[in-house]
Amino acid sequence: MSDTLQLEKQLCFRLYSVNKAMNRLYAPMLKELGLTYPQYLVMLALWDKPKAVTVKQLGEMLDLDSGTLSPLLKRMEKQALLHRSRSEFDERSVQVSLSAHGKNIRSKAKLIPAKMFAKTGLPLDEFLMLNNKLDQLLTRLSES
Amino acid sequence: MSDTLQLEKQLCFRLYSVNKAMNRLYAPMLKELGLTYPQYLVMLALWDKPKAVTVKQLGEMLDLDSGTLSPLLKRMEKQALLHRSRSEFDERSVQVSLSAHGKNIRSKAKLIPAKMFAKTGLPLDEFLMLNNKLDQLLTRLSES
DNA sequence: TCAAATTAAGTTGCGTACAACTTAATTTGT
DNA sequence: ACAAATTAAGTTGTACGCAACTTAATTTGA
Repeated sequence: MSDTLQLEKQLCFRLYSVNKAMNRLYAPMLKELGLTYPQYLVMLALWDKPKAVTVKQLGEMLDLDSGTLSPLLKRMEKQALLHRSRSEFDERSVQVSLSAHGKNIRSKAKLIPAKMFAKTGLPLDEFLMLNNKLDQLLTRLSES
Repeated sequence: MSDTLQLEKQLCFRLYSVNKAMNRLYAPMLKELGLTYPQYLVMLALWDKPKAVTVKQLGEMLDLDSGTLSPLLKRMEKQALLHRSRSEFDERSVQVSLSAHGKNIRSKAKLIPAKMFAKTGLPLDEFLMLNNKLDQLLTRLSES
């Protein structure tokens, strides 16, 4: 009767699918900037801060560990999106800062959120509501 | 003032984060069954069907292409979770069917959705509402 | 003070995702 | 009937995520 294992019913499959669909819509827009989605997240984090940020801080902001970030940042440095340098104060940590190119593409990136909002087809209040619900859910899941 | 590029505001970052958080909660439970999350999705699809399913059909159900599915199914066959065989009627297509082991672990898997629902900490009506909203969003995004 | 513990970043290995491509089988349109 | 188009899987190459591990620097505590 009520089979709990049905694919269509599962919240996490919805999240998985929506996440992939989002990614597919972002990909062509980001490609124009020479970015993947995780690289875009790094750029968002850097654009948001006036100063350089450590790899550890980036990891906290994006919830990614060094196993993901180290090669990702290395690729981004090779594309001249950012610089990396050992901290003078603590030789263990690495400072990540925007390159000129990295700063320049910000203006193009500013157009992206509005385009994506339009593609969701959601009225603003529903968009905000959904955002809030997901934020609550994230908090609960992180506590588990 | 209202910077549209702020990480915290973006719906897609929420989806990205929640999706990862979900995955982390699933991982230890699925590890007991010897499954990854995408492998679990394949098993859900197979458990749901009385007969064998083609790779193409699996791809439609899970929204994955053969570039992802072929190696994934090959790994699952090696773990004796399922069988693969060329269709007699159309030699291009491959039939995927459950092995005895694949059928057996279903009973253990049945406990997972309830555990995950508990971990969301959401009341049932909110859980269903969120599920619906994401389903709507998926439809809109797929149309774009 | 100085060995032990902790911390930050990086490396290795595995499993997705997906674009772009190849191969083989089937369908098609004349 | 049969060449051209289409279709289903699979392969190759790139980029995440993350577990487990290594290395080097800093902190700690007896």
